[in-house]
Amino acid sequence: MTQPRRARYHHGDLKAELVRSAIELIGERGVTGFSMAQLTRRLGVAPSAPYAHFADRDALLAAVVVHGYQVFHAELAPELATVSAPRDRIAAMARAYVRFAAAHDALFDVLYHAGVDKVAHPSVAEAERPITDAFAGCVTALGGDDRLATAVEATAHGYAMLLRGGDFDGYDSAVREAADGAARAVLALVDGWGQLRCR
Amino acid sequence: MTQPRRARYHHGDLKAELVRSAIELIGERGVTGFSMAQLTRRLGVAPSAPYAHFADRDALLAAVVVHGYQVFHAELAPELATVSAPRDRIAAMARAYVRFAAAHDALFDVLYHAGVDKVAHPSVAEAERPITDAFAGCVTALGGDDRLATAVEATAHGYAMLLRGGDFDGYDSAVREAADGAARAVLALVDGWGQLRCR
DNA sequence: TCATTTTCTGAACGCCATTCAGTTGGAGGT
DNA sequence: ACCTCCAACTGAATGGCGTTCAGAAAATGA
Repeated sequence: MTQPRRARYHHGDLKAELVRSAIELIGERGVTGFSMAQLTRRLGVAPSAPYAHFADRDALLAAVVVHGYQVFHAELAPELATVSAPRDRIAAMARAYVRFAAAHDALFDVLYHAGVDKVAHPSVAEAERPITDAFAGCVTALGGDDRLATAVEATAHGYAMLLRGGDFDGYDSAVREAADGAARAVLALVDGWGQLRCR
Repeated sequence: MTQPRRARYHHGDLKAELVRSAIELIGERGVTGFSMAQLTRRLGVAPSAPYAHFADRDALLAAVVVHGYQVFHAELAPELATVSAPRDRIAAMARAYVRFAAAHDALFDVLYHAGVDKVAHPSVAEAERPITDAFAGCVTALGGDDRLATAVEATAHGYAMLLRGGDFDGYDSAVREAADGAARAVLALVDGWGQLRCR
């Protein structure tokens, strides 16, 4: 047996494993409960080991966020692939958004509530783009403009937040209710948007 | 001169001043930059002084959140008072929501991103209610139900988040753009909601 | 006046992020 | 095969943090 990790001084790929293990820890104890010290303890390395790969805690969290957006996009894409009608795609997108927030609650918190700075870490802004683009793609397929795409994304996001904040009753039905609400809301938004005369 | 604070051992009203000063500090350095130690240093009391009034840091933050919601409601109310038509009230509400998030950015973060638990601190849930009620009031005046009220609130909230996340270009026009977008979006939502047949 | 209770002090404790001087071991040249 | 270099890691230290606790000080109220 090769005993791939742990015992070796030069640890296969500590950088990647730090991110992987950080996500694991955050999933268990939440963002606020996460600490560098616990992370290094879990990996069996010195507390200073991460600093060879990341400037500080925030930089590591930024890497987690980048990974999180990749997962997010990877889950969004197949849900969209099964739907062809543009209107239905928008509804599916809103549902998927809410479901992701529910399924990966702690990770979702890192993405949006951990205060990771997009300008300090441009990779974060880059990783976020595919999601924004997916919304824009659905909306423009229906003849909507960027402003409507923003509105749709804001609405989906708002539902995800309300769900995370516990504003829906019942813990099992809450996700379904929020997803249904988000889907209905974005459709209403799309329908109402055009026939509005606004400045 | 009475030298009201600071020199006395029994400090006029330390509890209230802790909250006031915490809001001040959070406004200066953000939620993540806030610490109990700085707070007590600024007030010139021992590091352990707050624990006579609050169980822990979270309990103090919960008090800040309660105060924040009161300020939020106090700013929302007069904006609504000048508008009578139900449709216009909803738009005004959305604008006010976004403007509050922009004007009190750090405080807004505490309200929604600091992870203060509503169930652990019921006063927070209570303080939040007037805002939810205000949305519900506007929506029901138009004949909408609770689900539409939720949709409207989610949309306004989503715009506030996107604004705080820096997703609008230009730093001066961003607030205006977000407020306009939110207003337009909630109106579209209200208009589109009814004429949808959904389940 | 005196006992009681609240409010605050001062000195601890353990945990945290981060730094730094040094050690390790793999990679590339000779 | 050896040596040199460099990135990766260690181990010990620093200073800040939240929190606890025994006790002093002041307000309360009898």
